[in-house]
Amino acid sequence: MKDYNIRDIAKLANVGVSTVSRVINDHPDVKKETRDKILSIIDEYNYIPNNSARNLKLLNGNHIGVLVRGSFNPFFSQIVELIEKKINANNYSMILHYNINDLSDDSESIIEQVKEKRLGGVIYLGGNFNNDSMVHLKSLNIPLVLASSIIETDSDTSFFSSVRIDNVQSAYHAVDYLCQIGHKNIALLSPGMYDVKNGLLRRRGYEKALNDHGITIDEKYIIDGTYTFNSGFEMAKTLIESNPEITAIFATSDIMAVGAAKYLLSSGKEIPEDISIIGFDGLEYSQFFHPALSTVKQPIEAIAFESVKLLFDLLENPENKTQQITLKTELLVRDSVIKIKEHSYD
Amino acid sequence: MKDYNIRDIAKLANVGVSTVSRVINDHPDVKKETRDKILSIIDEYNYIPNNSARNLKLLNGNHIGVLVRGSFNPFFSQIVELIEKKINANNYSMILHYNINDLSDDSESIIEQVKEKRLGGVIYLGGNFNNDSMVHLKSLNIPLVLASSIIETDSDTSFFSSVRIDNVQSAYHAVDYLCQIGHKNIALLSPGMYDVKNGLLRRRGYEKALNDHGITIDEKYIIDGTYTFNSGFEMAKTLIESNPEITAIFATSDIMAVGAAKYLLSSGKEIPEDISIIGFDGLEYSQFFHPALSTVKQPIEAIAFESVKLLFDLLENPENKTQQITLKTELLVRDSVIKIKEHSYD
DNA sequence: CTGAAAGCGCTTACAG
DNA sequence: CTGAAAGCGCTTACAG
Repeated sequence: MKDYNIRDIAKLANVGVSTVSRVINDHPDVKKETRDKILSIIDEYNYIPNNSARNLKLLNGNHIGVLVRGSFNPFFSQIVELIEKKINANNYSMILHYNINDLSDDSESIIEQVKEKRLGGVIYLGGNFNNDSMVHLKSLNIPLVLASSIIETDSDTSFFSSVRIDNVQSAYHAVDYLCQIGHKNIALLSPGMYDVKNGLLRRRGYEKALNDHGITIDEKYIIDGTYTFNSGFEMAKTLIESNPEITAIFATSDIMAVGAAKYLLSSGKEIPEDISIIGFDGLEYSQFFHPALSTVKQPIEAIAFESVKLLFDLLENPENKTQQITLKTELLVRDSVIKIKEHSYD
Repeated sequence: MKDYNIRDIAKLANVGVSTVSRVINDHPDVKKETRDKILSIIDEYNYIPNNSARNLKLLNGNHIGVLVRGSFNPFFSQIVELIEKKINANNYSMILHYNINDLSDDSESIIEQVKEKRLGGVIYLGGNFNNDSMVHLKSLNIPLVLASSIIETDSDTSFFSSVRIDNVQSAYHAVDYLCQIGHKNIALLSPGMYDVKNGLLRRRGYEKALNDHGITIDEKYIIDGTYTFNSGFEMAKTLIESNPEITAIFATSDIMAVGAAKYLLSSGKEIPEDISIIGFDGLEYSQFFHPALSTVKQPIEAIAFESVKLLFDLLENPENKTQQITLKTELLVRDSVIKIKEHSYD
């Protein structure tokens, strides 16, 4: 069955295409009778305008693209929900797109979406931007905010704003805290190739904290995995079985932390009495685990808020300078950590 | 800065537009030199074809739309990941779209996406389809599979296939089990308006099980909430504080179950010694809670598998009949349930 | 208030 | 192997 197009509808209604178009787009100057007639025909024939054709003509949508690297990351999900509210409050609408395909380049995908959807601006969550790929982004010439993205330190920041956290400092904070309450044998659950850069930065924070407390870094306390419950479980198992002297674990994600905690509890250990644990991200369910897991909370609200703010800054006044913002994380100390007992000192 | 279009590139390369188009689309019959030259120009000027224009011409994409009702539901997320793999294995690609806007009609959104993206078929996850809105879907004339959707019982199933679970039976199974191991005072955590239909069906299963065991249904053991940790927590609190005789809780989602379990543990109760608990969905983290929570596992893999299978059935042979499939859920008994002790009988 | 016509950026027979 | 031209379905000055 052939689809009806605007010409068919015009013919059926005995009017010109332009009039139909005006009705579709809610333009004011159409006689009520004409409008009603067209509307009823549209309804009767179940006509839906072809958006591709529409986009082709409509130069600027007031659409903001929110592009997310990776599939279903609860951390980003929360940010997206917050961002959408703010975008809508500004009378724009959000076009959400997940970049699931591992192969796709982050810059490429921005360009593609901008061209296809005629986006007025883009907020990109996550991803990896090296200087080579950024060149193409620059020529896009569109308000762009990168949030929680990996960006090379020497990149040309003249054409995008960014929001990030200090990964080194955040990890340092958690591990420093563990050291302060007497822990010395502290394990690190690190992401492997899956998130190399962030993993490296958080590891640096871990090492720095140990150093500052005069604790020697021991490679056997450091293990690579992925951001999954199971990986957390297995990493903890491997680590604890061969290094029973470990008294604390710092996991670079809450998901890993939950998996690790589950292993500990199932193997008869107590949290925090036997082993303290701190995760990363501040996901809601870390709080609903029992005992509630301590975590380095990423400032989700602020990330969302600042991203939108920076974007509209650029959007409303193209003369404005881009800004690179670093937000603070917060160490949430909950029920999964405890000061180490004197007799545990080795 | 003006974007380059295909004509600009053609001019720059001293060729016709058609040749550029051929290169972009990897058509074979272009001389290597010509191709290389065009490719280098494309690269140099950072040209990206406009997808809207492309879609306008390309009649059928081999794209399958996977549309998801609601925002970030971990249950659907898993299904989507599985579906994507299978779609790709069939040499189609998936276009994922979340229908976040509460106001949007499920049928409308399918139609819109099909027209805009020229989808070859659609799998819709969740949502609510009444007979009125379905009329429009019928005239779309496209392979369509509704998975885990609410559909009126008397709807015309001639133009779509569907995959669902038996909500009544699934809930019955869980509650019947609790009765069999001696529980009598069983609470129900039900979704409120947020998911009325499924809530009603699961409640029916709950009531049927109690009836079959000669247990009187007590309205004060039934409470409405939403699918959130917090709601689960609060519902359990309200319920247990005023009805301490409750020995088991059936939650209509794992998220609620985790929240409820957290309340119980934090208030000093033991699971399952004091209170047994069963959730619904089979989400991964129900297993990583401690104790591991029992749950009614939805057949995620089968839902994904069957959805894709039904779709390609329709796609590859339009003469094929549509099918309505009901899949079995599985009660996973884990560490959160226990047989009630004799002395607890009232 | 309305319509004919141009054009958005692409693809694809068709003709060479 | 390549190019000129038609056309995909829409919007929007422009002219009435």
